[in-house]
Amino acid sequence: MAIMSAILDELQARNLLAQSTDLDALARDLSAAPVTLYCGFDPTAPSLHLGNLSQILTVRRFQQHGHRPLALVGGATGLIGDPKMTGERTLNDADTVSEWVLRIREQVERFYEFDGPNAAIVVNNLDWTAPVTAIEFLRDIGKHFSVNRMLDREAVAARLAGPGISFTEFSYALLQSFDYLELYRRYGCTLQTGGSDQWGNITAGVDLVRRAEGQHVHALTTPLITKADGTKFGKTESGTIWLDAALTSPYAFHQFWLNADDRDIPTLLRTFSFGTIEEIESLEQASRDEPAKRAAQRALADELTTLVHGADEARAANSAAAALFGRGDLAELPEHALAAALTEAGVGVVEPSEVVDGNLPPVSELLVRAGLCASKGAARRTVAEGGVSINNERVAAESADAPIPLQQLLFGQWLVLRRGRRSFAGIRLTPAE
RNA sequence: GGCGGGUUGCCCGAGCGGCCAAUGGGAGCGGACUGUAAAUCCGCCGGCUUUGCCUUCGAAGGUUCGAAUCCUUCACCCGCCA
Repeated sequence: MAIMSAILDELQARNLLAQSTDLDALARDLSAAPVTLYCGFDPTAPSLHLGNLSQILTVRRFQQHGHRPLALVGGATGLIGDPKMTGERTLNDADTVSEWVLRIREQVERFYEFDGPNAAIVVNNLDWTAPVTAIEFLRDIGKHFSVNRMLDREAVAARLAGPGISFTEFSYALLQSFDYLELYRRYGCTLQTGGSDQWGNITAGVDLVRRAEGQHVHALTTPLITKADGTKFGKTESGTIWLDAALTSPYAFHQFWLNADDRDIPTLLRTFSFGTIEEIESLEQASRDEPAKRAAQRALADELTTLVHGADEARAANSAAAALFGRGDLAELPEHALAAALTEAGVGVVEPSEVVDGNLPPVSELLVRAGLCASKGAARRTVAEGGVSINNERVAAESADAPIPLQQLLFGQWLVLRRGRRSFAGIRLTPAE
């Protein structure tokens, strides 16, 4: 089956096509004229994360091919909650959700073009959902839905077999379908994209448009990103990788990509990179030939940190990593470089009043202060296991509570703490006043 | 509504009056080996002013020299009967 549309060919080459309604019809429409498409993001947290980013970027690819994106932020759907397999969500209050809507709207705006003939538009489904009365909704929208079919949805079936489901969450699919119908009416939107877990919700919308308007619109999903080791993509030991710099520092974001498993490289490059297929294939080759160089990881880290946080932050994250992981003597780094690197990694502060007899508090305390250990007990254990370095020199196993002479400070105020192979943080002695 | 079973550390899951800060597995952390990778092996894995002390075994009371373990009440979950 030959796909006849540039954007679909590209998605195909990147393994980004999971399910679709009528791919040939979609290809015809995409080739004939610019198509208006949408992908929604619910405010279930103050920030979007990497899973959302893959969806944002898919839509961005459509825009680059001349199509018009509607970035939907779910001010209404976020108040209800898409049913999860595991159990009922806790409802967030309206103020929280509207605060998150604002923040997520700002994030989304960074990834689309808002000028030109196919300028993106940000929309909020609360705008058309809030004014509708319950009676109108049940008559005009609800009448088009068969409960029998809704029960077939995977998440709903799982919930019925297990912990049960509230009517609130059960109705979620109606709201999302209503969005598609409304966007079709308002903007002529004829394509909704999303992760393959959204297939049920998306096709419900397709059905609603057909019933209400007699029009055939499209659905397209991308595969769920799976990792070679079976763990969930987009999380680390310390939690979700957020797009908000306040929740996940650009340094941590950059490190996330740098530490990607070799086996996941093809998927990650194809999903997240805007490089050409040729460039991606050559990185994949480099990764196979000389895995230790991690050329693909570096390329991903640089490209995505630049995209999400900007070129300056990407450079800073890069040079911080180079400074901290480099083999050179830390004392030979210029102070501003050291300061910048540690600021990226995280800094714990020591007040001059805490200096006793020319000594800083012991490492066990400093590790907690810098956020590298959860408690002093944990810090002592890590030291005893030989897992801690100060200024890249290993701390002796029994020295967890030994005071640290001020002479160890670099430039009179910095200490570089490392836990394990790759966790760094700084300690800064604030100037005496 | 009646009867029975359950609620243990991040998750799963033993313990059923003192030897319990609590077996085991998973996750996580550190070390060795590496490439800031994977796999493997070893160690750690409630807190602290750490030969000891403090707080944990759904919640609150009680019995006892002593309770995760016994009793009472409450909350939630799960079976069987109606």
